[in-house]
Amino acid sequence: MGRTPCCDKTGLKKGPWTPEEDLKLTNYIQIHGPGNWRTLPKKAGLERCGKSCRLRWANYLRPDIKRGRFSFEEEETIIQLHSVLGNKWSAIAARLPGRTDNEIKNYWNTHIRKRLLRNGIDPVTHAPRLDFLDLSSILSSTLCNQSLVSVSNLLGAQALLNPQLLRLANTLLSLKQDNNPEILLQHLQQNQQPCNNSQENLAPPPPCSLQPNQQLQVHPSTCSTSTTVPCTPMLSQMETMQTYGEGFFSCSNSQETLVSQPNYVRSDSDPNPTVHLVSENTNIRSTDGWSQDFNFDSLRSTPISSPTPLNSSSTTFINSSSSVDDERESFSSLLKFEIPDGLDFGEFM
DNA sequence: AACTTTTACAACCGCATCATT
DNA sequence: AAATGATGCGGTTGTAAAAGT
Repeated sequence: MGRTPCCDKTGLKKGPWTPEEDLKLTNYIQIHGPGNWRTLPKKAGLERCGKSCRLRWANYLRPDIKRGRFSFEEEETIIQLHSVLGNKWSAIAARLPGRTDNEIKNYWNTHIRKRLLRNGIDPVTHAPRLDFLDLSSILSSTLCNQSLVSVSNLLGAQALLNPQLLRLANTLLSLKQDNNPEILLQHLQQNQQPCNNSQENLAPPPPCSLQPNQQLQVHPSTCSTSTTVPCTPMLSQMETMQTYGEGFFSCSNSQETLVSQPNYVRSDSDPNPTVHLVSENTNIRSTDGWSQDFNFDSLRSTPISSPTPLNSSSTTFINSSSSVDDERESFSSLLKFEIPDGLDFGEFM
């Protein structure tokens, strides 16, 4: 409806707030409370529109705002909540005490989103996307320093749900052992090309013997308690899996861990961090016979330098890296999905 | 040291929703 | 019921600082 924006009024200041303005606004609100935002600026002696004042207070001056870096737990929470709520920043902020929707939105756009993309995860759907994987950097790291290749770098463990990707990983690892970068390059080109167009070009996700009525339990590896929340990426995986009927995956018991995203955690007890995938001996049955009784041990990486431990209670480890952001990159993509007995998937479908 | 590019984040803008008249 | 006003929300932009060349 033809309402004029409050900031259209001429003479009102815009842009960054000065310390004096902050002081005026803070003092006024501490004494009188915000009251009516439209009339507040005049009363407080500010040449700003009410909207600008409200935003400044809500996002910056409010005393209960927690400033500084997001903790790993907060980041985990954001990712999980985003997978459920989408871009409902205020809803996400409501579950993160001391954080504002604006702050979370900014953090998502500048850190988490990019990280998910680099890990081959669609930040919108949270589903694995091979076309998002930065295969060029994988390739260069592979060719430049083959001793540092890890499966998690190659594909991200979420790719383990895709037989084509697993086959590619297997091939790359064997080629790596053969020390033949040219063939490796050839394979990467062959395998990347069909995947760059769209998700439809990916091989059909494997069917899974998960029962249709199993519920998904998601718990971040860093948290001591499990949270049961519907998880979009996993659900989309499951939906597709069920489409293809039984046969590829066999999640044979209630404690099997399905790895749909890089699923490794750190330990500060190990001076030589390695990549260990959760549920190392998970058996995966394949209908096409390419990985009968697949064992994650075969994909374990070699130890690397620069240990940067994070989680002393964990039993598995990730690549550590020199930058904090890279550490978070690995860490934040942890999502461990357990499918306990008798849980109902149907309610999320 | 100077310049360019990238990153991070505060702030703005327009729209939606709800309340009030 | 319709018009208007207030507030909240999410997308986008502007810019300072940091990083890279």
